[in-house]
Amino acid sequence: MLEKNYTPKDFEEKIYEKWETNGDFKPDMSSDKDSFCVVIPPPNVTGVLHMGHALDYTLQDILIRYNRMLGKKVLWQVGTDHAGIATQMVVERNLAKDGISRHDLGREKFIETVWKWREQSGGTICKQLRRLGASCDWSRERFTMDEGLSRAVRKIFVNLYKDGLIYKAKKLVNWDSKFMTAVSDLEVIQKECVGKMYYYRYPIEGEEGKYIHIATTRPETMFGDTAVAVSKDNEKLKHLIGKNCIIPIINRAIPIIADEHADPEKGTGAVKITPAHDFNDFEVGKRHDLPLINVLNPDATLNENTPYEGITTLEARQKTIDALSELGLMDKIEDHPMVIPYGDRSGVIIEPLMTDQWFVDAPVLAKEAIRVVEEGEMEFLPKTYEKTYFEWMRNIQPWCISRQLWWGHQMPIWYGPDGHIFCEENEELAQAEADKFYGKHEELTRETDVLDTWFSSGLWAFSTLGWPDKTEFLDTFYPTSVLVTGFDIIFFWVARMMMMSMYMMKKVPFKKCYMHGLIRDEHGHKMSKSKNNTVDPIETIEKYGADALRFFMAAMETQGRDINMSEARVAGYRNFATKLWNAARFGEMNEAKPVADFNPDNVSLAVNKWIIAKAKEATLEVTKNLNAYRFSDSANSIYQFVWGTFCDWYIEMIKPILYGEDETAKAETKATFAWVMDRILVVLHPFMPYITTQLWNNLATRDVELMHHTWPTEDVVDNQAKEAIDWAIEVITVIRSLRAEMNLPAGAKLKAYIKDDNNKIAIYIKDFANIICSLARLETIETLNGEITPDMVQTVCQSSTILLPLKGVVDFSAERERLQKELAGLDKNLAGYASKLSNPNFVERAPIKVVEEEKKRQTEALENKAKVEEALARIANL
RNA sequence: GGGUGGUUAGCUCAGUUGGUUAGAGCGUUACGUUGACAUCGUAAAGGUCGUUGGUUCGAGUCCAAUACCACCCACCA
Repeated sequence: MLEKNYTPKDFEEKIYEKWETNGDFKPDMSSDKDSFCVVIPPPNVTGVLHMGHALDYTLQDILIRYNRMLGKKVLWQVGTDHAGIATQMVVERNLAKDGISRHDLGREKFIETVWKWREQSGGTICKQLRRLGASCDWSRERFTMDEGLSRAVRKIFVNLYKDGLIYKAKKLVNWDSKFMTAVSDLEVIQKECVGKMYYYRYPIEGEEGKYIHIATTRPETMFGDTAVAVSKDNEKLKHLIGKNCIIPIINRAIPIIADEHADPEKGTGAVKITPAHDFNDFEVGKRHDLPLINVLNPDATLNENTPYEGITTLEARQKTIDALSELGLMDKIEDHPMVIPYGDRSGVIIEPLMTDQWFVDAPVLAKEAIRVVEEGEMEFLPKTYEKTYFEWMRNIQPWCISRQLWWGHQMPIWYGPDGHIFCEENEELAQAEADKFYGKHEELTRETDVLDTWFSSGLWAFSTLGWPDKTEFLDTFYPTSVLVTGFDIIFFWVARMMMMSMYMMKKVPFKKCYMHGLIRDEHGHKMSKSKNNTVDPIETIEKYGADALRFFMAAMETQGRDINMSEARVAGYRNFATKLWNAARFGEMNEAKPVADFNPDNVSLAVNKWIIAKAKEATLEVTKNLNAYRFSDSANSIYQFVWGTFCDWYIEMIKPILYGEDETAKAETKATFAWVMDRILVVLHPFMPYITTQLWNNLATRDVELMHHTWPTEDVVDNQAKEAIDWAIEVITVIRSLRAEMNLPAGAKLKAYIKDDNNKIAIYIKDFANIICSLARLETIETLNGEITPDMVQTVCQSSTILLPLKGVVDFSAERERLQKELAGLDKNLAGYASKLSNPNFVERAPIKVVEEEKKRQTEALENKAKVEEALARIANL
């Protein structure tokens, strides 16, 4: 017996546990069908589940469960990411609570601490993922830092290095002064703000009282200036080219050079060049062979090359301005809108800094990654993301992969005493190479830098399947089927996976890439902790059940759009689950049990034929939409069928049968009910795995777990079977409307008549009198024999006239008004039809089918108009 | 500066190749008889589909321009 109330908390976790212990999520390697594989976008090991995850994983689980039911070999490869900076940050913060810094521990101890910490709390997100119902194969869970994946990282690194695609270079890089590491371009957030533009002047060397005026947003970097640039086309200033000017305060002479970088229209037309601290200036410096003077320490304080050693850039800026003012060289300070780069994790200002770093030659790797998308080997869904991808890939810059962190993959690089580089997969190999190279044994030191987190996640699609070993899983599941992820990591992750996979595997990592949007709050604002508008998915699940949240995600997911979170809507889908629960209880109470040899194509009652046709139709809709990755359409198809068709109509229509005397009809109806209920559970299962499983197991003894049940693909919809009941539904609806409009008491049992010359209708009336009477609250309904009398309220339904005799209760003036309204509506439509049909262009150019339709509508409306006019005439004088 | 997406009912959103009277959920109003369900049922109100032009027999849907919103990318002193 099912409980009276639907309480998801009572069974969701139990069901999941059972699935997992039974190994239900493992791929059926014996299947002779295709393979289907999704690799999960690995959540940060430090993470907790947020709504974005809930969306991402729900969509994947729907696809996974659907394909599993199609009988394929299905693998959802799960795992977590070591998330270099993010994790190091969290652990450092924890240590800081005890007043310990990572330097107190030293590298080795610190890394140990991180591993320990990961063991304690790294499982949180995986537990939460289970709560959501994600059917991933936990027996294959991987971690980007585990031994196998680390081996993959080292191997591909060595390959890239030996192919010349990884190199070391001293370059200007984005420097994060909090974590004291380089970061990639993508990890820099440009924020708009109003800053200051400082105008001051440098004296011209040897020309008393002459100056060159410059404008800058960063006066404190002037100690690193090695030139001032002026455009050769700048009529006012070009005479200064070739002269020297003096940097005040430190009194160092620098040349005034000609360079197109200096736009005569901007600032003062003269721009100070600080090659070591600005990406533009660096290029200028290269063109003119200017020296680089670094003025910053790694912690973003000024260094010994300045008069302000040890103080921060902001403090130094003020001191510089003060000093310039004292010298009488300040001209003015203006507000200036500008963008300032911040570290996405650290939140501190990013400084361009000259350092030794390692780079991946992304422009070379991008070529293949672009080609396979151009040629359709990998397809973005929605397609618009292709453009974003191409745009970025075609303008890609070398990827800085070295990080001066401790937590991460230490690069497989060893240096000889003379700095010679040995890149091998392990120390023994490197040593052997070195011994060969030097002809004797030399001590090697290993590069301390670790790799950008995204380097290892870039290998995720094949490293998790066993690469570099040749494994059955790699053979079976690579290339994977589809990647489902948010557009926010298209560059970070998708692009890198494409490049790494094409380089190493020569095959795309996934055949399709489905990109979804962000989850926002209910008014469309981005969720963030600082705005305090986040919604915790686990809390939502506790309150409404995982199925409700999942269905919400599916129903709201339309391609290319963000989703606004709405608790009311989640509650609505919980109500949907309740509705289904109660429908199942209804079946249970009426002993509607699945019948083993039931043949849905062999039922005789019209309602049963009808619901079976509708169920098959809904199944086809869901299937079609899932195949097209149209999540909301597929969810809505099944929702509409369950609530709007099965519960609202079918259940109501079969009550007279179930409570009646006809045992044959009863038996067939019960069997049909059970068949449809099973069908619902099957088709709804990918969306709502818990409630469907719970009902599946409680309604009957089953041979097969619902999640392994075969998805119906052989349906043929009997369209004729739909027609009769669809007609009855329309009649019922019209009568209900009429009753409400006439304010007839709900309890009043009425007689109704239908006037129609069509024989088929006469048969329908006889066949469905029971159903119509029961649902429209009538005493009887029959064909009208004889004349329409003035005490009958009339309305039209398709070709029929429907009549309700209301002896003595008809308010004729109200009735006239109602009929007039009906008439006005008809006239409006008729005007539309007439104008179209009288237009020769329409009649000649529109397809015949459309014209015919229009004519039919016109004829019908004219007939109905006549009927309404008759009715009006009948009561004209009453 | 470049690019992308959005603008449809009070709110949040669907609307697949242009073709009935533009749909749903929530909210609102009225009424609730019945032995699955008040986490419910029935009925109803509510929209000149951002604006302006164009293409077409026909435009929410295609094209152009424009306004506003959101996001992404970009080295502008």
